[in-house]
Amino acid sequence: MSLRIALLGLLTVSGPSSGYDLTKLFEGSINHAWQAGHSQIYPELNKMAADGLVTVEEEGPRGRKTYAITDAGSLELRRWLVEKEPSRSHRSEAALRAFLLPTLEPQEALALLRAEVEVYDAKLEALEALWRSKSLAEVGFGKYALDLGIRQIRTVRDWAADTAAAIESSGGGARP
Amino acid sequence: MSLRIALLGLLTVSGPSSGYDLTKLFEGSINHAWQAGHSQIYPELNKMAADGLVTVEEEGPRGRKTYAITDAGSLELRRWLVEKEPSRSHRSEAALRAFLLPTLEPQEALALLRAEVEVYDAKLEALEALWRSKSLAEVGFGKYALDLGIRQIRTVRDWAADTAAAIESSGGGARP
DNA sequence: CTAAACATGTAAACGGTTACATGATTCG
DNA sequence: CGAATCATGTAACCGTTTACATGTTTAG
Repeated sequence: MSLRIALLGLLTVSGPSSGYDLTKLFEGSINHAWQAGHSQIYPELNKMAADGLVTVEEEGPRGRKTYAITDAGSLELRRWLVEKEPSRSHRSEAALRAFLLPTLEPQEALALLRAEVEVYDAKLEALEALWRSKSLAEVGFGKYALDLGIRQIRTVRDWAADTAAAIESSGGGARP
Repeated sequence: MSLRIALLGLLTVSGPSSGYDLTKLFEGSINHAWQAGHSQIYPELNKMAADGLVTVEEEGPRGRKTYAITDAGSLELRRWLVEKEPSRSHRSEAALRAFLLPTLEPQEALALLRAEVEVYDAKLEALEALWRSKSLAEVGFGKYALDLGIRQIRTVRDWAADTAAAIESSGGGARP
């Protein structure tokens, strides 16, 4: 159900858009929160139109169909946000790897953690540049999600750095 | 593929176990990193046995089958951890909600955020109690994952609190 | 003319969730 | 004896990923 909600949100903020537009918007904005490719988006838009949540506003060149959100769609989005109990379960490979770390030799675990720190440092820099580059007004929509995304990446980065330090100081370092 | 890896990890640390045991272990340990029910675990164990990653060590009462990890299984786990490039994409409803927050009226957004802060506070307390209750030795396995889990929840909590404060101070508060 | 970008779709396979289904053993 | 717990499985459904498939328009 959440793909539908994400699409309703994008249509609310960006105005009438085609499936193609929405696929690009997905990549460029909501991507760190939710992922979907065009093969999922096109059929979903058709179903949403059948359910009356969006309408085909106009048909352009190359079979382009521009969808607009309906009142029923806006209501659905609002209901989901306000009334639906959020699902807080999350599945992350980072956490699974954290769990499995003690099955490795300390030196191997250290190497993995250090590599992760580097990757997350790079990600952090990219997101922080994005934060700085857009004027606050331009970010607007997506601002809260970007803030959360940056904080979450920093959290994993710091955890990896601290855990590496802890393993190192407890005998995982270089052998004499 | 990750369910398979999680099961290999549990078998490594807890020793030979039945599907039933593994289902319980899943709930009690790895649950905040990955979820799986018995209906997923039993067929997977059968497939893993067919692939030679685990063996049925003994058959007990009530049809109980005790599985043990094989050398091939250990190798598979190690390979996954060391050689496989981690997937860093994550899907969280919290992030999607953060993204959609600006489609609501400030007062509604505030109410949602405040409710979230309370829920995450409660979760934090539960996990921190778990952290304190187990001796470090007893936690052992799962220690790193628990640490990461606590940090991640604290991050979301703090984001929600800060965002609520920001919305409040910019006109979302009580009307005069 | 040709390559890139625009634009939409379908199908197979996979993984996860929920519900259904069954039966054995232990404890009070 | 009855309830709780132990113990294993299957089937239907849904959402996601990957691959296949097709055709148009624009820019160089």
